[in-house]
Amino acid sequence: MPELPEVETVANGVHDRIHGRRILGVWTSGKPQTFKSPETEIAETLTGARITRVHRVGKTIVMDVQQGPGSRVQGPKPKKSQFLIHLGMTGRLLVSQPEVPLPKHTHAVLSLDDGREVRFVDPRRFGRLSIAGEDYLGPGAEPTTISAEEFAAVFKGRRLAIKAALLNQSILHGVGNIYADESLFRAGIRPRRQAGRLTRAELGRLHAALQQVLAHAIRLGGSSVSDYVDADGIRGFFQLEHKVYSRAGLPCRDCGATLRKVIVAGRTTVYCPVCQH
DNA sequence: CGTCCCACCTGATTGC
DNA sequence: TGCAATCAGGTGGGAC
Repeated sequence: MPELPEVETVANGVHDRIHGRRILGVWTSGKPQTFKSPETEIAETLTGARITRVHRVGKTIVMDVQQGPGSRVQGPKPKKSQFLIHLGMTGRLLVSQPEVPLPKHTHAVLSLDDGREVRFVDPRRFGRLSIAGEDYLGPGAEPTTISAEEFAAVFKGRRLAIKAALLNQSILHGVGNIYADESLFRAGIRPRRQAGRLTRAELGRLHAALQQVLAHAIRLGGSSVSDYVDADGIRGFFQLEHKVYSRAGLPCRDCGATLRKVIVAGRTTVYCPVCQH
């Protein structure tokens, strides 16, 4: 569930539920690859800290915390840190009452001062948890706010396929397989076209299409916040009308032609041979 | 450096 | 019904 709109929805939903709370205790699973920072550092940084904000940078959820009285990390002035949560393919960040049984594949639990728990659950373990000392900005540009001029500039001279460029987080951060395919369809551009050879007009269409599809998806995701945080998953999000994603072999919703499936950048890619050039 | 490819995991679905 | 093969919304490290 982890592209920009889903991550933003999760981050906003979790922020609304837990900002201002203090973390009393931290448990971690010990599965080494889940933790990019040592588990001891995560526990020491978070235990006793207050959660000031939860937001999104690219596909990463960023939890701002501030150590104060009662935290293990003490200093002359309150120390700010960030807990970074990358959901990978199957990661979920849940806010639960402690009596709700721990789901299988739970890798971290933060116990809050109101009794609730923040739980990180990730069956496939592609997700990653870490601590950042300073403001984490991540690689790549933010697609929801980038200007058309900057957007065109980041693809200049790039010889890789435009689909691969959209997926590359060090160019733009937050775009994944669904929104790459959906924005290319809406812009009428084939996924294998070389990024650096797109015309300025095509890049203008892609910029507009990507920002529209992300904004649309964020709106839909936002409407299902209470469902997925309390229960299990993001039910309702898939109501988004995908034009091509997961529709290979089906008729194009715009022209009726059979949608084609190819592999680009190692990922399943679907496009309309008539609408996209 | 830019680009490509595959390993990293579990679980749901498809196909024989 | 059972079991193996295939596929999945992501990334980072090594090869070229």
